[in-house]
Amino acid sequence: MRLDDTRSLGRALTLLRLIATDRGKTSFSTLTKELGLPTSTAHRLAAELLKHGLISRIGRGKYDLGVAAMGFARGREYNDILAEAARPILRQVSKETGLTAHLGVFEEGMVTYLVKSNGASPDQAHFTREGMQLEAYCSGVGKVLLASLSELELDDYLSAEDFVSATPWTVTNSYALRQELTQVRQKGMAIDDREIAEDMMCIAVPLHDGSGRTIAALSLSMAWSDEAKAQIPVLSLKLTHAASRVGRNLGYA
Amino acid sequence: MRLDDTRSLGRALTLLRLIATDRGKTSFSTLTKELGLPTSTAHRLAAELLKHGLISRIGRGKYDLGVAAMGFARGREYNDILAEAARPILRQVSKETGLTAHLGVFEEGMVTYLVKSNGASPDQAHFTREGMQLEAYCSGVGKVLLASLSELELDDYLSAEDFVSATPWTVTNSYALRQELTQVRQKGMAIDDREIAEDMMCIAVPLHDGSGRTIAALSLSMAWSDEAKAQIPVLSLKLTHAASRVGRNLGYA
DNA sequence: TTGAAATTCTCGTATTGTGGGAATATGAAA
DNA sequence: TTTCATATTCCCACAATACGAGAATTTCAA
Repeated sequence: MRLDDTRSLGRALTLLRLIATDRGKTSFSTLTKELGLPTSTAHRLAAELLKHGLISRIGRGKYDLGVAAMGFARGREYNDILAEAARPILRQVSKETGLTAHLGVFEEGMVTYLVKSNGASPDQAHFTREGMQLEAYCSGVGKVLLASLSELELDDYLSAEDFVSATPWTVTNSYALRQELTQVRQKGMAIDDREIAEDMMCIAVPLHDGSGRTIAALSLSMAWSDEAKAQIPVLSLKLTHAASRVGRNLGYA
Repeated sequence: MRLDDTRSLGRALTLLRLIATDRGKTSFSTLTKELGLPTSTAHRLAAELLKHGLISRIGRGKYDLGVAAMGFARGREYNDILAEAARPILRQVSKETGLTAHLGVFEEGMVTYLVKSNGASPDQAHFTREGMQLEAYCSGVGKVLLASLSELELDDYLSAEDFVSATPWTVTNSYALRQELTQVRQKGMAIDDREIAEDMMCIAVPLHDGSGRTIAALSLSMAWSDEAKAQIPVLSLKLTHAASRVGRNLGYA
């Protein structure tokens, strides 16, 4: 895209973000000064945002989010948007690989699965459902999400959690888990090797937002076998690629 | 404002509204055809909206609201925006007239007062508080809001309500109330003449959105007296003016 | 593989957004 | 009330920017 093909629009949207984030604490003139927007330009753009209800005046030199913006969001969840943006891509990956794909987010110490796209074989991850919550420590998605927590958050999680074994391979030792999460962070992916079910494995990668924060994780589940293990490099590449496509669907460069 | 000073921005925001309203049901190409937007222009604008997270791709030729837009709205209420946009103007009116000003909305058969701006004398409407809910049938604000209901909604309200008298002047007869609401609709204002407290009166006017729907009502309360009654024309003019200023703060032409 | 639809690209053009500066309006404080 | 600092609007010449037809390319389902 030619860089300055959308200058006025781009500047207006940046202004909108600033106003919406600031919540009317900072004066308009200060905000625009930070942006380096000339006064008359800033007012012209603000007038249009106002006209469309995206911002509202809450006092002299003060703006806040507008009623139209509130109305747009009414009755919808952040998670639904995320799920719908990811769904077509997961579908494609699961079709292409024949494996079952998931997208999950971290909520109150558990993994919530937002999207499940079934692969060819019906016995892969048969126990998961969209909307379901599962323990984080024993799944690929969970480990990717745990790996994105701050030290503080992770301490909280580890001390609150009661680790039970799903299989002989489940990691229930908090020290070992910490070690593994370090690995996950380094490699940018996690593997669940029979930790949740004796005959299953999965790989998972993070979905980053524009600033690099992990906002969700994608995974591919398959029956455990030596051949499957051999596929890990190529599958993880595919999955990483899928994650970046989801990111693109959400507008993250 | 020169009309085409914000063409690209204006068109992009219209597109955003369409997408957010449609919720991904209609394809992008159909949407833009309706708008009369040329393909390449539409894609250019959409790309920028996407980049800022205001829309997200949920499939081939399908867009929905974006995660940034959801984030903006997070943790805030429509009513709060309305209240903050109205507050400075109510403050000014109450200062100018010395009377107490209110802004209220209709919620589940009751009036919710979102803003109260005290006048000079402390005994006006001393019983109201921000956030308080009161019966609709006996206040000026309530009557304005009732007058904006459809026949059907009004039938519901009247049959569900149990009318009790606050004062000898309270209208508790459903037929008489209907009559009065017709008057309110015609005059574009309502008067509460000692119907809620024996020594008080108030006048109220509607706040319209861009399409003429009543979204709230503004009122001025005062001690009952013949002189006060004489002030009604001038006060109602002031109040109407205030309402239109609030509307302007919200972006309604 | 094919085909229809979506998406991106290219580029010459004039429309449209720009922004400095002046003029005016606004609101708080004195 | 008057004062004053700020916010807001207005003006307008200029060229940067957005435009959009059309072609090229990609995507996806059948």
